Amino acid sequence: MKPSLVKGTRDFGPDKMVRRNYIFDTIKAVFQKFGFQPIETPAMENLSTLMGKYGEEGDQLLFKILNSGNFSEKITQNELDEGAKKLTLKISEKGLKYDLTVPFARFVVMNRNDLAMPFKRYQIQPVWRGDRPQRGRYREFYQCDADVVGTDSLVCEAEIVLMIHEVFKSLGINFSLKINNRKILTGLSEAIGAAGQEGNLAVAIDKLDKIGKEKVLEELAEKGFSTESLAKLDLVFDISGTNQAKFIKLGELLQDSETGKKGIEELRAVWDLLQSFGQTEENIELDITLARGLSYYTGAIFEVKALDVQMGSISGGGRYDNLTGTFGVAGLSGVGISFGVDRIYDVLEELNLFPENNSVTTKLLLCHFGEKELNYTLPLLQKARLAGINTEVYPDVSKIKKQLDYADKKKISYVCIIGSEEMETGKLTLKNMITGEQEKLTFEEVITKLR
RNA sequence: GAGGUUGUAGCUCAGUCGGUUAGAGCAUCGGUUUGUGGUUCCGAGGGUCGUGGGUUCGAGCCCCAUCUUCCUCCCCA
Repeated sequence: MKPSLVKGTRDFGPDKMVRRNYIFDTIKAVFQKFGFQPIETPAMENLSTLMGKYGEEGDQLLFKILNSGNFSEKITQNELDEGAKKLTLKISEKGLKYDLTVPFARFVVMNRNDLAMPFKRYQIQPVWRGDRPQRGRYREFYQCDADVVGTDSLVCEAEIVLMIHEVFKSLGINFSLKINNRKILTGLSEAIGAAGQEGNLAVAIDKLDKIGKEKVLEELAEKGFSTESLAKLDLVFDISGTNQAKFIKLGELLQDSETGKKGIEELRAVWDLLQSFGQTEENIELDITLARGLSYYTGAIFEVKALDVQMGSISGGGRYDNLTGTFGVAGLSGVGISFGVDRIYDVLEELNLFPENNSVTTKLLLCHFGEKELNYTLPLLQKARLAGINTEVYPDVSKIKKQLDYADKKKISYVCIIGSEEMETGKLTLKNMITGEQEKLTFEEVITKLR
């Protein structure tokens, strides 16, 4: 049988894991510094928890798990004839989680009496989507989420901006952070005389930088927007200049929309808070064309793109006012951010930004010439480990060439060679595998040198 | 879900117009005066040419199906 991987999934060897852990550790350290606490939720959720939260397409992309046992036992011919959609619900009641936010909402509802509110949690776990794989898109990938629920304070929005800065600065990635507010998009649809159409407006407007102004207007015309609306929208696209200048122009355009004004007010407050934090706004841009697909956002929305490289967004998030509502608890507002580790990995690799030091390896290998010498190394092995040195012994009796090959391949920086002469004198041969230099030392001297 | 693309040794890839026994480099393993890798030299093993059908005297090469890879659209991290 020929082994193979499931479509859209990957193995990670030791060298890749060192790099992935570097990203995880960096993000985790920032989350913890800002007071977020870790949780985990199961890989599987009930389909009733997941279905209907991600739109119709999301339901399709969900991986569904076949019921255990004889799942077909109670299926009637009639039900078979009804087609896949209805049949699925009869033979599958669980699915792999699609993101971390919905399971988190479920978690909050189920544990709300025990949580310190506002609750700040972070969560680093794989999620699964039955999407067609391509560059920067996988069927199994990790998300690193941090969310605050139980407060609508805009301090949380500002802190998310600070965390984004700290994470990408630590990783050495040049980025651009785009911020918008769903209320502004709602106000916009009102201002151009297309109230209630913000859904279509958002989807089309989101593609502005990709397909250009003309195509966006074309798409909206097809969706039934009037020529008059589109003419007004055209003016909005021309808003440019500094963030402050955009605020002023936007204020004029949306002066008749209460929701729109509220959105501007919120964003201005975030900007003021950032100033109080001493955060410069050089990487931050107010982008009124930023929409983001997920329908549950109601306030601020964020998206981060890496500069210098062609890649989708590497981070995104926003505020949602009523996420827990579908689970029976209304009035819990939350705001969060998600870092896409797999894409960040691809960016770091493409730009050669991974640090050299791969510290997770053996520092010292004990080599020997036979059974007797192997036994002689065992107490030394323990001593070295007690001294905190990552040490291993070559477990087979074999030629010294083979043992050195092993050390070389594993990038072990020192080997200690032990033969009959070394055993007699107690002076061991320590070889530096990088320079090739050798010296005769007692084992205590070896430990002092390597510690 | 729509369109395109890819598949030959563990890896990267040659393979002419359809013609005899499918090659190379790297990697692996063994040897190179019995204790020195990264860096000598010599040799060996390793392939149902993604899979299943078809055309042909003959298929790695042509046709069909299917899976897989990568890409565009859609959507997203």
